[in-house]
Amino acid sequence: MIPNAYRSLHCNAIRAEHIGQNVTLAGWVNSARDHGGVIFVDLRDREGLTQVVFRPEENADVAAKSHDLREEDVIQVTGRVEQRLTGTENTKLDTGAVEVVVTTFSILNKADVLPFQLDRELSNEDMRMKYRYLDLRRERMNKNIRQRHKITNAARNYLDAEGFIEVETPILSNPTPEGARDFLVPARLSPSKFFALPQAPQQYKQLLMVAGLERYFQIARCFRDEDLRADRQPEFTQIDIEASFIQQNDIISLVEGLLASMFKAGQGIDIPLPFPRMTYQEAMDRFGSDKPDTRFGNEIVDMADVFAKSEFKIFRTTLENGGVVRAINAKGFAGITTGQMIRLNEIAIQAGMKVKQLAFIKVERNEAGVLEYKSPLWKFFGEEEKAALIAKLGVEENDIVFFYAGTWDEACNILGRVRLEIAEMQETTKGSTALNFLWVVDFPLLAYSPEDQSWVAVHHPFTRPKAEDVPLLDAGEYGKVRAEAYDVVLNGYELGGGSIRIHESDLQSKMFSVLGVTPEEQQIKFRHILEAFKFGAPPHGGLALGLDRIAMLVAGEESIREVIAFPKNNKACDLMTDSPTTVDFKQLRELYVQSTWKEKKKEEVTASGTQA
RNA sequence: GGAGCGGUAGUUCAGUCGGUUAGAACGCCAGCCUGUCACGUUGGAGGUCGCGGGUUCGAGCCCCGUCCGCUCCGCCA
Repeated sequence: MIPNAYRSLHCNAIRAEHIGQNVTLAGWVNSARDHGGVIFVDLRDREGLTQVVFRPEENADVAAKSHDLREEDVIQVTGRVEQRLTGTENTKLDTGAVEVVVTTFSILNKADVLPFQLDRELSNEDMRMKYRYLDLRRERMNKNIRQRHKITNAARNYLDAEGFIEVETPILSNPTPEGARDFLVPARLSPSKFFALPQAPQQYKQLLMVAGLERYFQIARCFRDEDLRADRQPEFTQIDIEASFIQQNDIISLVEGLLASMFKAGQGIDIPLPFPRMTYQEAMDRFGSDKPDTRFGNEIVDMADVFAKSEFKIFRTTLENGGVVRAINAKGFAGITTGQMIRLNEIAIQAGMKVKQLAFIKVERNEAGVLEYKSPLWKFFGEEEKAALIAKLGVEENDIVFFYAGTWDEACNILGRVRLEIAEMQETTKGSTALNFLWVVDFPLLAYSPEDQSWVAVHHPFTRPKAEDVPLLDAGEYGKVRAEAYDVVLNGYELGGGSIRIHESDLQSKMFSVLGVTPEEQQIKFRHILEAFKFGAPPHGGLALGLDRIAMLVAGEESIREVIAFPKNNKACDLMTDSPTTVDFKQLRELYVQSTWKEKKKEEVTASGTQA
């Protein structure tokens, strides 16, 4: 760091070679150890700690004044670097061989007692959020924020080196008909009209391809007005990428290199490339999820061949009616508690299980030393079935097998969820440093939404159908059409996703029609895209990475709030600034906006019965 | 919209079966202490047990309601 008016060195810079020199440091009092005579202060700045010593024999006035120092006071000290007395070196500090004997110092700003101690973890999240600036002063948070900068910087450098150009796209843009709920902004100069904050720069980046930019990226803030989670905030950051004259493999290689550069910058590790790839179908079949956590096994196994001719009627008829019978062997989990079993069944029901309990087989050795298969259904199986089942699932002592019979969708959902919960219960990934990257490819283009009674885009409406599946699209077999879409997954988290896009106006228009957007609506909402594609749009595609999630995983954190300087809480509020807030009537009047919200009054609720 | 967990000193937590004056650690304040580094040591202050109601002779503990925080489901193209 360049010396400046307040300091000649930072607090992690002084070494043995500085002994004898005069230095000036500035920072916070990390701790003050007052021995009545001599006083030690660990002076902290963002780079580290230096021990400074106040000695009465050096300067009695200065030493006397130092008795008043309290933690987190901001001070500036000038003194002489000395070697520490033999035996008092501190090997825990980079600067632990030396100390600064203070000749003069000044208190730049006295600190009140903090609402919490910075050297201890605190669990009270509202307190952390209310005093976020203090929370961020703690070493762990400080490290997270700086690490995030490093990986963002690495991403910029990598993309720049690959010829990508960073372009800012509008924050004030149009509402999107599909997808998440929009944040709306009233447009004062166009009364009764609204902007929306972008959920993603999707259309703009495609139009930049039509503009001939060829390679675009943006560290883009995106906004979605949906409920929050540990890995979801209403505003979040994407590394948004789009390129022309590229195909899926090009994007995949590019993004693998990009992620490698980010993990190198953040963790100093080299992640092995290329990442494994898996089709959507395989991911669902084996893991019941389109973002499988492959750090552990317990995969879903199809049991159709074992039970096709089973005496056990439920399994056989399910198969005969086109359903599936699938199982998970939870290795070593026969010791499952009653409470855990109840919990698993609750999760299965929540995931759509039609029956009350998952069928299971628990394998334990009894007192006589004989293996016992404890199960409500074991007695229904024939000897051949039992042998085939044991062989196929690799069943051993202390395993417990869970079955589900029903539709393919149900089996994926239920067993996928159960698989994750079992891993949670067994603490399978606790303390793991594994980084299991993979690509999930060949996503379906469309999915039927029973709620809307229409087909919806699985990725988004600009996604290109696979060329060989276009006949299926023409034939109206929408559920069978695969997309040129891909997701990159790490340890069960979706890091990002993208697709090759439609670049032909007529195909795009057809896609909108399939999604139930009438030609009139297409002209109103998407005229700019449909027109642009007529004026020489190059083939193009791209991807967006969730920067917050990547930063979270690099930092080993379990919530993206730990890598966002000023995040929102569960209810999308900022407890520090108390945002969002009410606004003046005058401000609303300028915008021609009036709230229809009314506070629910207790009297109305309770009195409604008696008044009637 | 739904489910679960939590809310006790400034902070992190304990609080047994409902029973005396609600405890500990750290922090804070004051004194002592010239080589500590989680300094030590002596003493002290600090509580609307989230809030409201109920049961009870008696509630931090049981019941009902409510608020706040977190996690998950729904939702998130």
